[in-house]
Amino acid sequence: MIEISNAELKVMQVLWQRQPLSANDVVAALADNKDWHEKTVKTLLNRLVSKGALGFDKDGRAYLYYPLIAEQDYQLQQSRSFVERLFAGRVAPLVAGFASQNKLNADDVEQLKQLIAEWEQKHD
Amino acid sequence: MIEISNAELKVMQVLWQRQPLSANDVVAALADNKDWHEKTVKTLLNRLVSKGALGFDKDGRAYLYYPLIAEQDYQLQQSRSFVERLFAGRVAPLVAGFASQNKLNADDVEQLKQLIAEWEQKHD
DNA sequence: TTAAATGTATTACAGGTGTAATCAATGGTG
DNA sequence: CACCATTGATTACACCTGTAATACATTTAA
Repeated sequence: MIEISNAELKVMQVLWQRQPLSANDVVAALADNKDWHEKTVKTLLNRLVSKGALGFDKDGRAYLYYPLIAEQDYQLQQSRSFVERLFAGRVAPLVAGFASQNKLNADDVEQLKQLIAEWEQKHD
Repeated sequence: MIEISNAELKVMQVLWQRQPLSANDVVAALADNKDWHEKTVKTLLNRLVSKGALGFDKDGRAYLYYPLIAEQDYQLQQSRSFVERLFAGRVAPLVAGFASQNKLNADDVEQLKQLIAEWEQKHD
């Protein structure tokens, strides 16, 4: 399993949105969000390539980077391991925590109801 | 915010279950679960004390350790930062991922329905 | 054609982490 | 009382991470 650090994740998220991008494009995309030096971003790109999370094609002497793993896959894998670690694999207690802190809004509730409806349909 | 590493978390979880415990009790409690050397567990206990996550009372020359932070607080703080990082703060997409992988069981769904009912009552 | 600029690759370096081993103090045993 | 066993404290060490700086190669501008 490829491990992506916090800082690296920011880079991946840029490339999950638009792809492929040159290093400079990524630097530009991160500029308003994170206050990183250009060199820092390039280090992160390099590490992500080493880890197999990014690939690239050459465009002259510049590289055009693109993700090798899908955001959904990554989210799912991370969610599962997080919920496993903290909640013994059960997702409901996590949601309960959000509810207890009033971190659920109408949209969330609507989506959850929808998910439940689908689940119930499948499990008649 | 106190940062607890993965390995440290295993130790905290033992002490969230039973408290206070001596170092040896913690070692014993972890024995079936993790294959750690006794010295490793003691290092983790030490680091957790340094971080302010554990306190202890002296019992002769041994220590009796106990958590200084509540499991619920930790779970909540971690859940919020996780969901923030990966899902822009929205919990529903995380649940959707579980649903899509058939990782929801009847209990989960029951609990979620309960949470939704409570939410709707409060937001009439 | 040579120097400047630019892009990637390599190196840096402190702090955290996993995983212990060694040190030092002290209480129990012969 | 002398020594050993046990307990916490200190040290070890390699790898990861955040955050760059420096080196190297190559394109381009003068």
